[in-house]
Amino acid sequence: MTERVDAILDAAENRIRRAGYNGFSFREIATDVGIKSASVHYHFPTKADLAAAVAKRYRERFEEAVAKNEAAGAGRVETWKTLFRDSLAEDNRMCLCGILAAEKEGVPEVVADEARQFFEMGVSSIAEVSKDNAENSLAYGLNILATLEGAMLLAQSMGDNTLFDLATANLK
Amino acid sequence: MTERVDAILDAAENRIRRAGYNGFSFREIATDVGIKSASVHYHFPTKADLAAAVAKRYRERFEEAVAKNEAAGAGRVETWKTLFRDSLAEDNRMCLCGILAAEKEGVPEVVADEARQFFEMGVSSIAEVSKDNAENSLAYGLNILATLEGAMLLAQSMGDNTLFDLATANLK
DNA sequence: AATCACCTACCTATCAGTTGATAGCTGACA
DNA sequence: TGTCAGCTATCAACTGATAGGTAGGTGATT
Repeated sequence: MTERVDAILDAAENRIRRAGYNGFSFREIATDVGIKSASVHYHFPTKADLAAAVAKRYRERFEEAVAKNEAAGAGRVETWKTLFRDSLAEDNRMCLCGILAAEKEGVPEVVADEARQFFEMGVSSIAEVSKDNAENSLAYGLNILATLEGAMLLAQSMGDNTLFDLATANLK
Repeated sequence: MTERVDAILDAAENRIRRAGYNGFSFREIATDVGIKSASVHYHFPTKADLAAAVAKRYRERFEEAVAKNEAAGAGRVETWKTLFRDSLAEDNRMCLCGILAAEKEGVPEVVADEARQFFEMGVSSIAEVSKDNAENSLAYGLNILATLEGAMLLAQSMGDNTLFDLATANLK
């Protein structure tokens, strides 16, 4: 039952992470999955519904992955860095929410809001491990996450994933 | 002669910085400028031509602005930070090339290449003021530019431009 | 056991609107 | 007379979305 839905979400996530919200169509997703575009509409009535579902799943999976890596003994910042680097190395894929945030005014509000929630989760996840006061912790979380997002952007654009490591080498 | 061309480039830059390459059309640009879409094609035969010209002008203007601010006595990093913050404050506008880089696989190669050139210019501009060896200077330039780009992304997505200042407060 | 209503998960066919792009015309100006 | 900078009109392709059909399954009623 959910397996087709997952396949649709997988295809949509892949396409969005490559070309953004306005860079994919229902017909492309349908072709990827092996069904017709009307069937994609059956599971996700509108394009906004589909993209929002993709972003929501992305955020939830990320939270789980952070918890899992940390349970394995990695520090919080190292965990975030590793997760981003892995997805970059795996298939040159940027952070989904980074792309959605970049083209913010061109995506439905419900989608931009999911991206916003991802960043809020990320900033507070990283800020949490700072022993400083509230404002300095916030600044710390923002600084780390901003650097990671920007490093993915630069590495992708300049076509060299090792630049991600160089750009983030001093983070701790 | 060039005044209409400039108006077209202005409109295209504004639209791309809000919704990306796939988030604008010739008809929208034409409406913004007050002409017909066929007239936009007269000046820029294809969409790729137009977007590449926008990105090229953006890079050149940025280089000039950096030189000008520095002549006025500001440090290199402070200059880059100020230029990005100003464009964010002015009209919630992200870095043009940050957006084009994010949706890289969805834009024509000639456009992605202009974005790449912007980042190469930026990284070496910032790396230049480092007194360290080649690799460390590169890492320094990458780190600063990545943080600035990511800070714009976060501030825009979270709807609060002061977050840009918080995220970049420790850069020097 | 057989009929019935209902559901899920697809399908075909089609819609109006938008897209980038082209051909060919017009008027202004040198 | 050309060239420039617009224009009208049109194109095929693609877009998100909808209507309506169908095959197969579930579960209750008869």
